[in-house]
Amino acid sequence: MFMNKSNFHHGNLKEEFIKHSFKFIEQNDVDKLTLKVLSDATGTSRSAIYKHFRSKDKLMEAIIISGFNKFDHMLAPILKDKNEPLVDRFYKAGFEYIKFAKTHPNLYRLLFGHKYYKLREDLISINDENCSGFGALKVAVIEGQDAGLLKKESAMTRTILIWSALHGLSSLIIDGFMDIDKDIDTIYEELFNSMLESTLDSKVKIASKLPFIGSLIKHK
Amino acid sequence: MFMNKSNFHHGNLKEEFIKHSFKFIEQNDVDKLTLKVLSDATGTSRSAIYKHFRSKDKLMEAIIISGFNKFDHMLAPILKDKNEPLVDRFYKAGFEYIKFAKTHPNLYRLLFGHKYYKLREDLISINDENCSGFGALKVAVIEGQDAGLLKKESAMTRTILIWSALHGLSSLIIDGFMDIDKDIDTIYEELFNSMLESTLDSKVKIASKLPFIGSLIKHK
DNA sequence: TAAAGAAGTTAACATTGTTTACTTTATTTT
DNA sequence: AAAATAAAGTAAACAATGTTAACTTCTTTA
Repeated sequence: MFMNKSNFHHGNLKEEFIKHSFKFIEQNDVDKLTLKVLSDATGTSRSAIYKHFRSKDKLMEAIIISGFNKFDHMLAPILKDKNEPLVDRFYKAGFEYIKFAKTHPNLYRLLFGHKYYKLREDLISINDENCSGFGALKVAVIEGQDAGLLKKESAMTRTILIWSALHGLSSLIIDGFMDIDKDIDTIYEELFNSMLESTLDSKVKIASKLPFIGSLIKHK
Repeated sequence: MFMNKSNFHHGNLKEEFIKHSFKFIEQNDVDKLTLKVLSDATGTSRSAIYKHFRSKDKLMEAIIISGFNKFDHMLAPILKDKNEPLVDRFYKAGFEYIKFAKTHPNLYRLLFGHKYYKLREDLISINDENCSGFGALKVAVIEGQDAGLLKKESAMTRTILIWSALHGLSSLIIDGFMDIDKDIDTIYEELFNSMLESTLDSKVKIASKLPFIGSLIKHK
C-alpha cells in the first residue's frame, strides 16, 4: 500500500512548514533547520515540501518575509504612536529593537544577515513608509529633526546611522561579544544619548523613566 | 599505480590550504569554500586535508586566527601611534576598520559573524591589550577619556559602544543595506562626531583633514 | 462518472564532510 | 646501510543534505 488516508494534508501544509520553521529557529540555529526536520515535524515525506516551495531557499524567503512583517509590526507602531513624546518613542523603539534581537536571535540573523540580502533589499524598497520599520524610523527621524531632537543633516544619513548603531549593538549582544547582560542597560543608555542633539540636556532624565533591557529580558 | 612522485607535498601543505582559503574568500562567499575547492586548488585528493586538520571546522578556525592577526595588526598600530594626535588616530582607526570590512567582506563576516563566536571569545580574551585590536581600542579609549575627548563612563562601555557603531555600519555596508557608496563618507563623518564629547567643537575640522572611505576604496 | 490536476510518496542522484584501510615517502633506529 | 616507524598521501565507502523523476492518491470539475 502506498499511503494511508490520514497522511493527506489539505491546503494548510505550506503554512505548517513555515510555522514549524519559526518554532524551530526560536530554539536552534538557522543552519540546523533541514528539510528532514520539517518533514518529521509535519509527518510528511522528505520531498513533500517541493509541492509547496520550489526550493529550500524559497521556503527561507517565505520565512524572511513573514519575519519582517513580525518585525515591522513590532517597530512601526511604537514610532508612530502620537500619544507618546517623540523622545520616548525613540527610546522605546531602540529598546524593543534590541529586545527583538535578543529574544529571537536566529530570526534576527536570518533577517539582517548576509545570505538573503538580495531579498531584504527588495522588501525594504517595496515596503512603503507605512509598514516598514525602516520607513517608519525615517519618518520619525524627520519629525525629530524638525523638533530639534536630532541633527539636521540628510534624514537618510541620520536614519542609517541610528539603524546601524542598533544593528551593531544587537549583533554584538547576540553573537557573543558581551559576557555580562547587566552592562547592556548602561550601553544602550549611552548609545541613545549619543544619538540625540548635544544641546538637549533633558535626554538622560527622559530616557531613564523607561524600562531597561537587561532586567526586562532576564525575567522573561 | 597509486600516486606519482610529484604529488607529495613536504610540510607546507597545511599552509597552502590556509593560503588558498584566504585567496578564495577574497572573491567568494565563505559557504562556497568546500574541501573540494581546496583539494582542487592544491592538487591533492579529497581527504588529504584530514592529515593536517581534524575537521573542516578546525581549518576554519585556523583561518579565523590568522584573519584576526591580520585585522589586529592593521588596527592596533594606528591606535598606538604616538606621533599622531589622538583624534586623528580614532578617525583613522574607524576609517580603516570600515575599509577592512569593505575590502574583505567575506573574511570580515567570518571573523565577526555568529558561527564561530565561541572561538572569537577565546581569541579576544587570550589576546592581551598589546596585540588585539579590541584591546588597543580600549587603551586608546581610556587615553581619550583622560584627555576629555570621550565621555567618562566605564571605559568598557565606551569601547563596546564605539566597536558596536563601527560593526553596525560595516555590516550594513557589506550586507547590502546601502545602495550608494558616496553617502558612506557623510555617514562615517557623523558617526565619528557622535562618538566624541559634545564640548569639542574642533572635531569636524580635524576629521575632515583625513581621507574619505568612499573615494579611497573606489579607486583601489 | 471520467478526466484532470493538486498533493502526496518512493527511489535515486549529486554534493558535502568524514572515516577506514591502504600505499608511498621521509625519518629514525639499530 | 638496512630495517622499522612515522608522516603524508590516495581510494573507496558512509551518512546527511538538497533535489529531481516517476508514480499514486485524493479532490475537483466538466
